[in-house]
Parts: sequence; structure tokens; C-alpha cells
Amino acid sequence: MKSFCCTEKNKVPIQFVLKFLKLISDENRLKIICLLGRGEKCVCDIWQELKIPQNLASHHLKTLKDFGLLSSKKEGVKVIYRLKGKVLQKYQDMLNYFLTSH
Amino acid sequence: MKSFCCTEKNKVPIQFVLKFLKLISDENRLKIICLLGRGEKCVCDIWQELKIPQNLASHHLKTLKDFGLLSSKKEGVKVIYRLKGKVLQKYQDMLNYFLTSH
DNA sequence: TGATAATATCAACAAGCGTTGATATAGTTC
DNA sequence: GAACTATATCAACGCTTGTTGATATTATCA
Repeated sequence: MKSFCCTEKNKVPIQFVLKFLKLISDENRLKIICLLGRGEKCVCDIWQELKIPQNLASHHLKTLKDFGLLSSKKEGVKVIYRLKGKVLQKYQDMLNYFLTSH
Repeated sequence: MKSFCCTEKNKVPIQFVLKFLKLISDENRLKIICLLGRGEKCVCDIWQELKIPQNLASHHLKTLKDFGLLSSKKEGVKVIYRLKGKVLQKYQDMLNYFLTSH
């Protein structure tokens, strides 16, 4: 066992994990992730289901997309957002690894 | 499969998960958890290893302990903090379950 | 082309929270 | 008891960030 370094664990920098944690520790964003885990949805579905203003949903969706957790496609007037399951899983694994003592 | 509810997943309220996420999404607190994953340590070890002021370490330790993630015992002048691995694991499972589409 | 629906952008406010400095408390040693 | 070490507490500051309101943009349909 090598010497412990709490800013990095086997090439996984803590900053990556922290960014991910801050991203999903917001109620609306976590709900969006949860919701899209069931399948892709357009913005109007999301803000109506979450009972939040349209612009707020749009704002959080952009944040999640910029991070790389969502993708979007345009269908007529609507924009459909989709959860990138693989990416989420990657960050989940990263976090779990970080929280586990080795 | 029942109808989806993003505020609760099979009796796991989103608020529990959010509290945990906000707790560990702070750099110093995550480092403390990481550090104590290696074994119990006194306060002075912690603030010196993390290179942060003593009172700041003390403050975060209290936050983590109040949440239930740490326990502490007094040994002379020193206070030894310990990570409650079982509790951490419980929250980790809760989070993983929440992030996974069912 | 005008009207409407869906989405995005932007400025500004408000509140939570991490940090700091100062100080208090408790235990140890001489 | 005095001095020193270890830890905790508390007020205050400042920054980040989620939220809101207003407005811009794009697409569809009559």
C-alpha cells in the first residue's frame, strides 16, 4: 500500500469528484437526473413534473449538459434531453472508489 | 413498475440523499472522510495534513460528527475522530440506488 | 405574415455556507 | 498555580450559487 494522498486516489483527482458532487447535490438537478433515468424528455415535461419555472429548468439542464451528463436533440419546437448513463456511471464509480478505504 | 416519483424512490426520500451530498461535496470534508478511511486520527493530525487552520478542521469535524458520519473519543488532551464506515456505506448505497434507473 | 408555443439567455437579488480571527475551555507538565 | 498544548466556540465577512423576472430566439400553424 502506497502512502496516502487525499487529493488524489490512484489517478482520480479529488476535483473531478467534487465537481460531480456539487452538480448533483442540488435538489432540482438530482430530480432531473432521476427523471431522465426513466427515459428522454422535453423541457416542458421536466419543468411541469418538477413544478419549477421553465427558465429554471432550462438553466439546470444547461448546467448538466455542459458537464457532460446530458445530451439533447431538437424535435420541432421541442428540445429532448437524454441522460448519458455511461457518463453517470463513470462518475458514480469514481465517487464510490474515492469513498472506499483501500 | 409503479409510477415514477423523483422525490422518493422505494422509501428513500431525496432529502436524505441531498443532505449527504451537500455534506461530502465540500473539499475539506471529503478529504477528512478520505483521511479517516485509513484509520482514526486526532484533530491536530488532520488540520496539519490538510494544511488548514485548526478551528476550520474542528468546525468541519463537528459537522461530520453531527451528521453521524464520525465518532470521537477523548485521549488526554487529544480528541480522536473515527469514520463510521457502516454509516458511510449506508448513505453510499442510498445514493447509488437513487442514481440508478429502476 | 401574425400569433402562439417552446426554449434559452441575462441581469440582479437573496441566502446559504465556508472561511477567518479572536477567544474560551480543558488537560498536561513543571 | 503558571505555562503550554489541544480543541471548541462564536461573530462577522465574503463568495458562491440557486432563483426570479424580463426578454430574446426559434419553430409551428392559421
